[in-house]
Amino acid sequence: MEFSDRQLAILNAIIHDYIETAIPVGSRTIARKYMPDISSATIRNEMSDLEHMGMLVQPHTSAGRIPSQLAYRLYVNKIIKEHDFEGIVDNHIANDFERLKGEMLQVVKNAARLISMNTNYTAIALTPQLRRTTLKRIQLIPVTKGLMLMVIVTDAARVKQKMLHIPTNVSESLMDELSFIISKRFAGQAIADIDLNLLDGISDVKQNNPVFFDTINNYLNEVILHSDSSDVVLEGVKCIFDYPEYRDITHAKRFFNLLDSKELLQKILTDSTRRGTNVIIGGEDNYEELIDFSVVTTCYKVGPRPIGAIGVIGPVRMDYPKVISVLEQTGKALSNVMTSYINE
Amino acid sequence: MEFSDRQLAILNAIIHDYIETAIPVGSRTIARKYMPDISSATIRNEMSDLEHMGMLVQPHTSAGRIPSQLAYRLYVNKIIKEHDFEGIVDNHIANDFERLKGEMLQVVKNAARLISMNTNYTAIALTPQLRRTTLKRIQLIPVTKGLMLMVIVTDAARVKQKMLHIPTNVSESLMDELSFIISKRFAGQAIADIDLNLLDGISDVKQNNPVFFDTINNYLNEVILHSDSSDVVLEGVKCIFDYPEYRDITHAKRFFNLLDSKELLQKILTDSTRRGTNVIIGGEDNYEELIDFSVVTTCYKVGPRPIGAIGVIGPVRMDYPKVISVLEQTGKALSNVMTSYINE
DNA sequence: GTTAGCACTCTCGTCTGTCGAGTGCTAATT
DNA sequence: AATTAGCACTCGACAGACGAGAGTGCTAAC
Repeated sequence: MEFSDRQLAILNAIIHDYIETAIPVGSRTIARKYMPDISSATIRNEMSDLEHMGMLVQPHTSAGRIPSQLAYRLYVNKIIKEHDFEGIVDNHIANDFERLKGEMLQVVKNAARLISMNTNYTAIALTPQLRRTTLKRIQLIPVTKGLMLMVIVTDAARVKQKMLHIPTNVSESLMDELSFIISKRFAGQAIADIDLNLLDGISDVKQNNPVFFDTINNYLNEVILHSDSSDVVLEGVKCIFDYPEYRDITHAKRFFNLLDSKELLQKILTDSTRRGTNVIIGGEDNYEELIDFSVVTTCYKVGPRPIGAIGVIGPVRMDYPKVISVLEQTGKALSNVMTSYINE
Repeated sequence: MEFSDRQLAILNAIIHDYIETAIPVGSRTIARKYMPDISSATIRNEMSDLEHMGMLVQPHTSAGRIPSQLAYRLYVNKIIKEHDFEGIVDNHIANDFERLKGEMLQVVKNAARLISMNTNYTAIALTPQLRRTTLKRIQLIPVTKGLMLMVIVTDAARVKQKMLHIPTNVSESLMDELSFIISKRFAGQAIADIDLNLLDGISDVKQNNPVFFDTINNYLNEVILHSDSSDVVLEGVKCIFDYPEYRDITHAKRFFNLLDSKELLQKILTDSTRRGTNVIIGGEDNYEELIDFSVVTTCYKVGPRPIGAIGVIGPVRMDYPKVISVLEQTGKALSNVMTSYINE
């Protein structure tokens, strides 16, 4: 599909105006505000053409027009291609993270809060994914007769704790011993590569206490395979009320249903962890639930390795340039903090 | 203030009807649905009296009447006095908790979810408060050169972890040693009673490595004094949309502002931990922010000792009997689970 | 003390007409 | 051939009118 320069300029003006005002924009508005040297009639003709090309939509006859999903896509692709994200990372953002160093969950939550405050949309984030990190250390701690706590420390200083049932009696010293052996054998390796069976020949726990061994082994395998929907973080949920498209309660309700079942967000964020910056406009890519919403995501890394993702969810009429830039900045700041641990 | 039996019956009928329908109720409705043997005119006279006594409010002339805050208070007081909460705990609720044993945070979250599902209001909860529990064990785990993880295990099997900076170099064996000494010295004591200075004479860490010692000591004191607003759990936020009083976006917004700044909820829940079941109706007790909302809370315990609270927030027109009963039931089930650890 | 009856009030939904913004088309202009 | 002025037409938003319905308060009768 080919557009003349003027058509592109008009399309751009319409998108800008609609993102700003949420009111369908008419030919006279464009003529007055954006291109005073051509008449509204001309613009009218161009708009008619643009509508036939599928770039504009008319809510009803004799209303202005609004950009179609396709138009947003075109717009976003151009932004992503042209925008230079290599700029300096906002120090304000970076400093804020430094302060929280060590509490990875808190750092990610704070990143989400910052994103929400800076963009005025609802921020979403995926906490560092264990299976994408490398092991620092494992520690088993007895809690009661039938319970022990397993603490997994990873290179991104992300800590995961899990309470495990132990049907048999296990001495504290055995836990300490196993903690030490596992940590020593697998430290520095990817969590995904941990296989307790490799301990054969190093330790005889598996033979002497198979139930205990299996409990730990099973949980580790679980951690390796699955990410948890509780890994999804939300911030600034109430922002949605600032946008007139959700003034109607039924729309607001749909939004909260989306956020409530975190599976979808988890999937999108997990995808983005692999793929980097990604924009889903109004239910593209078979995300039917997302009709009337747009989601922008990007990943953050430890060194060269992506381990989690951050993003924004809001109306299709979203300030994409700003959102993309805030996300990229925050992603970099986050990555810096996470990476700094590796070198310690 | 004295009421005749008939006045009380009418008041009750009005409250019931309004809780159910959210429509101001008129004299004819009462006559038709609740007391067919007296005429609407009589009821009209009684309602007029009740209004003068401050129990009813008229939104505008020629509309029905709605119960006043005072009327709800009267109603709730009677429920609390009369209702027998000693009934059996719903097994469905109890079983669900058994399954999650060990993950205290998860158990509390699940309790909140259950409450929300059973009442169709937004549930709030306070996780077990460390300063109200007794110590089982403390474990220090080195993470990187400048960071260590402190894990506190308490009798309610609540686990708290905190990443701490250590400016000086501390060996792993020193951490182990101190973990062992602290755990041994203070196990079984209330967290609030822990005072590392009591270690004088037992260990010389304080003298040999004052910075390390202070870091730990400071954090422990912090834990003892303050509860964290992140200890507040929310579930079923979207329930609010089911109630017509929040159809207007500005009301919904107020609700989300309340939930967003968790300080208020934290205060209410902390109060309830001390005081047991508590009902705040439409901004009573100087909770001005809560105008147009009601909050019902109760506590849960380990043995005889209350350590946290659960509750519900919703419209003033709330189904108090149901909410109170669900909360009491869930509170008991929660207490049972928590208490079962003590005896292990 | 209770109730029937009536005048009155207020909300809500429907209908109507007007206004303004916007469109599409045609003919004139450049 | 492209642009523009002009005009008829469409539609939503808004305001005012109006009746229906629900409710009240008061009075007089039971």
